[in-house]
Amino acid sequence: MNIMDETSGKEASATRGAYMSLRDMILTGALPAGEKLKIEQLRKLLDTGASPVREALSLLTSDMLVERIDQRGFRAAPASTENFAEILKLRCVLEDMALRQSIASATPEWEENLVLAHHRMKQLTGAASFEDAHKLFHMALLANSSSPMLERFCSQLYDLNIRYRNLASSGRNYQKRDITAEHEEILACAVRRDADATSTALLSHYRLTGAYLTSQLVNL
Amino acid sequence: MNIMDETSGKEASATRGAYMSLRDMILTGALPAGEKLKIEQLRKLLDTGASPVREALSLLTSDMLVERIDQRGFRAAPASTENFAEILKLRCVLEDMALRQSIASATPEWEENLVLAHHRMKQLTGAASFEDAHKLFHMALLANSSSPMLERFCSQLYDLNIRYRNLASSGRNYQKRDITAEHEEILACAVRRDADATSTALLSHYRLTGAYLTSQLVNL
DNA sequence: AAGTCAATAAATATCGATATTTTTCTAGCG
DNA sequence: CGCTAGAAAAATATCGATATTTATTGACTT
Repeated sequence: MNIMDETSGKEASATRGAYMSLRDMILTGALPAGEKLKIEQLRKLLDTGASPVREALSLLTSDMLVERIDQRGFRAAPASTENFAEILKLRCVLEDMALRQSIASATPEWEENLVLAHHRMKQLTGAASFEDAHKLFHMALLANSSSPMLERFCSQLYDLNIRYRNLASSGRNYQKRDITAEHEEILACAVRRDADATSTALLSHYRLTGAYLTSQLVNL
Repeated sequence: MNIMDETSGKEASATRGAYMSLRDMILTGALPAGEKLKIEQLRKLLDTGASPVREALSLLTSDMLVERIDQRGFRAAPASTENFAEILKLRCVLEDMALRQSIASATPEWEENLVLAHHRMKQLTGAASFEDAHKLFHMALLANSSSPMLERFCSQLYDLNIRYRNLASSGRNYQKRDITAEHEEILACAVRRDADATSTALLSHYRLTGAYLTSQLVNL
């Protein structure tokens, strides 16, 4: 479902609030992979009714963050190195596709939004807000693909990837890569409308992160 | 979510019943694309409570058959030629990928299940049961990809395609293609483990159908 | 007339209470 | 002792009623 992009804050429905909270808790690992998600328990935790919780969980099913088994409730989607490998592979294929379509029909607005997203990302240092900006930058790359479903898949997979990043980051979070430079490179290639180069840079960015994360995921 | 594969019949939960019925109604066009789906109305139609209906609709969101707008209910996913084109394109990419992975690690069981699925499909003539067998055959091709998410995507897209097939079939359903022969060809190539040939045959099968359907979809 | 605002109607969202189903526990049996 | 049947506990699923929100209508201004 992915509501993240709505005008933030505001008074939203209880379901939406529950959806956002639960989504966040699963992505950050506050609700561990595979964990049974009991309605009553979550209801108290989020201080809301059972209906919103239940509906939020149903919705999270779309994002592959929650599994539902008829008549026996919900659980946080399990995590495994195989699953992570699958996500990485799919992301590479789908983002490559979306990226190329985006560049193929590039427009000034697309380019400007991309530059803007990159700029905003550079400004932000606080972990939480950087995460959001980082996603926005990556989605801005794909935003011109004229393929809403494809973008939705990419967005879903992006989130699933973040989840693994969080699951892995229990160990020391040291990486000797220069992420900032990688982003600059991606942006530069995109602005110059070089699909091959952008794709190479982007996939390399993902694969390097993927390899690193895989090495940290021994405990799965 | 896609529960279709569960052991059929049986006493299921009300939610599951509603899910199946609504899914069917959307796929067949009984609930037209874009239509507002009012809880009360469906509740009476399915003779069940509001909660199961609501939950079923939330679940159908995963399958991209229903859209949900916070605080103003649900509607059947809209249909358009653009959307259909998108589905076709994604199917070709994803099924190609799944198929190749399937063949790359082919096993006797996979092959046997495939042959079986094909045989069953040939037996069946009744429209409804043929549809099911047809899907099972196509999914059997991909069943060995070792990539559950990929298979899920393919399954979803397959269903969305069926929906367009039904939307299009208002016109006379005449096609001068020999579908049976196309299936034989796909099966033969797969059994001989020729990934390139199978992929070519499969994608051609899809693209031919796609072109035909597109021509019928003028009224969208 | 076009536009606005309030009142009404309709629909959605949510709650609290039960009915059902699954899981856990335990005592009796082989 | 391990196993199974059945009771008790826990959790899920569902209902019916109500609170909120959105959509509609129509009178009133300019």
